[in-house]
Amino acid sequence: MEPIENIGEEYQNYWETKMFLQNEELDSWAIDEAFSGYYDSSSPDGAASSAASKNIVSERNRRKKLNERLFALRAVVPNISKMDKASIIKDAIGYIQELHDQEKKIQAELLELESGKSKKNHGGFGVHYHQELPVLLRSKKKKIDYQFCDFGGSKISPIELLELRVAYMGENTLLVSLTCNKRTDTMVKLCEVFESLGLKIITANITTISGRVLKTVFIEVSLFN
Amino acid sequence: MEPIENIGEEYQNYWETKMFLQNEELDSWAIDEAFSGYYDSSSPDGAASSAASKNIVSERNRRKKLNERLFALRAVVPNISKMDKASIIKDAIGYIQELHDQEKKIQAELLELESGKSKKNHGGFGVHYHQELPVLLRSKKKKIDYQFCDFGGSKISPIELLELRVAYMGENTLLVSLTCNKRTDTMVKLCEVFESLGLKIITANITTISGRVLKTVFIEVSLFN
DNA sequence: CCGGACACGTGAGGC
DNA sequence: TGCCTCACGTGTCCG
Repeated sequence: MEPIENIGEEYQNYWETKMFLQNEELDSWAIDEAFSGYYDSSSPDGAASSAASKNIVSERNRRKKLNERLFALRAVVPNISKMDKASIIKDAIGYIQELHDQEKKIQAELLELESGKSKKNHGGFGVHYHQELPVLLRSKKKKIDYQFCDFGGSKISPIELLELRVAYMGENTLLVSLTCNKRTDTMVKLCEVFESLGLKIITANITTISGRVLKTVFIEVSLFN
Repeated sequence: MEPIENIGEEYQNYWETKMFLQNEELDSWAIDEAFSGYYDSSSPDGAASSAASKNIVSERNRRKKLNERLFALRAVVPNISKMDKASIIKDAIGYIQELHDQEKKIQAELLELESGKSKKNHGGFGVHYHQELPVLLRSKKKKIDYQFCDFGGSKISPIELLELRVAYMGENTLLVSLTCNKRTDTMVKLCEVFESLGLKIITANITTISGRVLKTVFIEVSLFN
């Protein structure tokens, strides 16, 4: 009468605490030996019983492993609603999808802000920015339109332009000068916008004075683009 | 003789394809009715059989739901090694941890780069940057140390300083001047670093010349901090 | 032939 | 009480 885990009786705790109780090696091997002859197998010798018990313990270990994995899955997922197996998997799915959305958004932001330098200007990657400066070359009367373009990809406090001047200096050199109100990350966003355009910047100058940010950029342009 | 799924016979496909086959509503309800009296229950009337069959079909639906959830979990996790249940959960755990690491890194980057403007300088938020400039006031011989500090939180092409000068101009004004090689996003990262410090910048100037980036910042400091 | 993986039915406990 | 969840043993298939 070893302390084998009693089968078919009580000992039916909640499965999580049972996991802890199952930590010791479950050697309940004599139990099905006691239950042998229960369904009248073909050969009631010891070999068949051993094989059956092997299968039993193997299956038990498989279940134990699967439960441990599920427990570990529950550990890495926050905001678990219930302790059910199905709920654990459901919450894990929702959490992964949530992380997927977050990653997609962040990737999109980073791609908008930091990219634009891989290929030159083959017109297939940027979303907002690369539609602006090529327009700058055609007309100067559309200044007021740029007030509404969402400068700065971050959704927090978009940059609002106060002034924008574009002048052709000759010798494939373009002068872009703009001013805007200084608020948080204004200089960062301006630099991001200009660096994301992948332009050939000859020299750039950005300065802040009395609550304003003034940026002056000399750009090398090729007239046949 | 409806096309009920035969039980206890073959029809033991791999569990994924079985899931597809189980898409139709499994109405295999008469099967255990056929198997009733198999274990000789206490009362072989129709009521007990109905209750037992209810339990059977309920348990079957529970298993089906759990398998569907596991299947859905497999769908949202990329790079699945094997189709095993345990492997699916294991890969999901690894994937969630991977996403956790990514999110932690990105959150740390964003907190380092974009923050620093909420509170002034109460010394509890930044990690690297705000340990630099206060040291700047004490000694000027530690210039060489700043070569190794990881300027620019992004792991791609960290900024390497070529020169860093700090001078006290009098009247609570500090002049910081630095040069570094111009590579991708150098200006962006420099602006990020300086803006993340939450300093009182009087005027700032950043320019690029011959592959170098030169930045000059006038900072208002209070000598009693 | 055997170990691994699965679905199944069943009994038991919890709410 | 009934419903839900779980672990268990068993049969079966596959590599």
